[in-house]
Amino acid sequence: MTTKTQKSEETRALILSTALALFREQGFEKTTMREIAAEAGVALGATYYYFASKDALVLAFYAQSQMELEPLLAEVLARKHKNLQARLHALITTKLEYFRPNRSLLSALAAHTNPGHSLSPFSEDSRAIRERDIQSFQQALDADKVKYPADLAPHLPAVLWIYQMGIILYWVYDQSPVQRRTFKLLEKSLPIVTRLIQISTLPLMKPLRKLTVELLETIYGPD
Amino acid sequence: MTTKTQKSEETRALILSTALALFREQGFEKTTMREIAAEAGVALGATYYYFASKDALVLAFYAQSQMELEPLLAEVLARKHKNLQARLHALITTKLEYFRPNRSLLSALAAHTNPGHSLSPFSEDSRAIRERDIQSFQQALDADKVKYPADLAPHLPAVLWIYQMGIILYWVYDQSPVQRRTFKLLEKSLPIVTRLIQISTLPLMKPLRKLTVELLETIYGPD
DNA sequence: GTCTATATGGAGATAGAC
DNA sequence: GTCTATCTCCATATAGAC
Repeated sequence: MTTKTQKSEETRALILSTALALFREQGFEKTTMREIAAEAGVALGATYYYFASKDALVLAFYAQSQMELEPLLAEVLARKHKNLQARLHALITTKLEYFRPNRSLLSALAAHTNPGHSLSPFSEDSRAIRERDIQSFQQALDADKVKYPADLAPHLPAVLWIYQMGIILYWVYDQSPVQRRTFKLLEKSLPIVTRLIQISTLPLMKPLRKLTVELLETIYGPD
Repeated sequence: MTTKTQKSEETRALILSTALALFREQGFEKTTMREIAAEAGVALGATYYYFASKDALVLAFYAQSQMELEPLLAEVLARKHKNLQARLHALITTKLEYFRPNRSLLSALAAHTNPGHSLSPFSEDSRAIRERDIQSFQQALDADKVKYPADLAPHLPAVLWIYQMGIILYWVYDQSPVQRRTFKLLEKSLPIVTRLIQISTLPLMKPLRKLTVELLETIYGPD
């Protein structure tokens, strides 16, 4: 790494951290690229030299968060947990705790459902992050002695990830004090999710499970 | 209605129809307020006099659509259908058919998850439209001789509405030819939805249903 | 390769004409 | 009340300095 590259790396980091600080203080929408540049002491163009757009700053934050979160989540999963429900609870609350200071910034991410928009959690640009995130659910499932039905099992990590995204979406816009409602929602919904997974193994549920697997293959499979 | 008010009404209608035509031709994002004004032969300010923002044009479209759709949906529901699944299928496909010419415009609506954003299907601004829309699901349920569990029944219209919103969201971004995937998704998911409602009446399912009702009350109930 | 100065074109706001 | 002309501020683009 030459001096030049290092200086560059520093400028980039400075711009990113300045931007994140401003986003935290004033929210994403209210913060302008001009402000970020001024606060970081560079010209507006410099900001665009390092980040192609305002959105790219959020994507950089998302990527950085995922990197920082992974060891945290691994550690949490390494602890003794009673069952899948407990592991999922730990996983999700750890994530919410981590994102709390930047909750408003997350709304810039959660706000986009369009898979064609780079900030969407379903976009091509965020694919790598998404796949790593889904892996953490794979781990939570793997820690179980229980065997899940062979047809359903491969889809479960993605299904749980979607469930998590729903919780995060609710949390982002939750106006109740310290987002109490979200945690209530989590307490109420998590048992349902794990219970549904449990009963999906019952012979009685075979037809419904088959339909569900077909549905999942329609969504995730090739055209 | 004075001449003045009538002239005003005409200008408003002209601006709205011009905007919708341009949105259809070029998409929402690519169309500028300046273009709309020029095409309609008025000054930019006139557009803002009638519509507070570009988003307001979409909201007006949404409101107009709901008004036009209601008699269509009532007619469709009045037909003989085998069961709930058939009625829901008719309801949703009718809606998709109606919106097809403006599919890209719908993405401007579906794109917002933020309940604080007026264009969000969950916003205060779209509440009236949403409530009328939910009513159509109430009707689809009421046409059934079957009795749904008393604790779950009051929530079913809103639940089905959310399901519909998921389908529409998928449809809006569906890149497959004539949105084939969405219809496949509908065929696969509708039986699951109705089957789940069916089995929710089983005594075996009582605990799970109770959890679900509590969850729904957390979401829709007061703080 | 890094970065500055300056330009472009758009959303929305507003003073005031009629 | 309706509408025009004009203004402000912003995201993003780019020519070219170093």
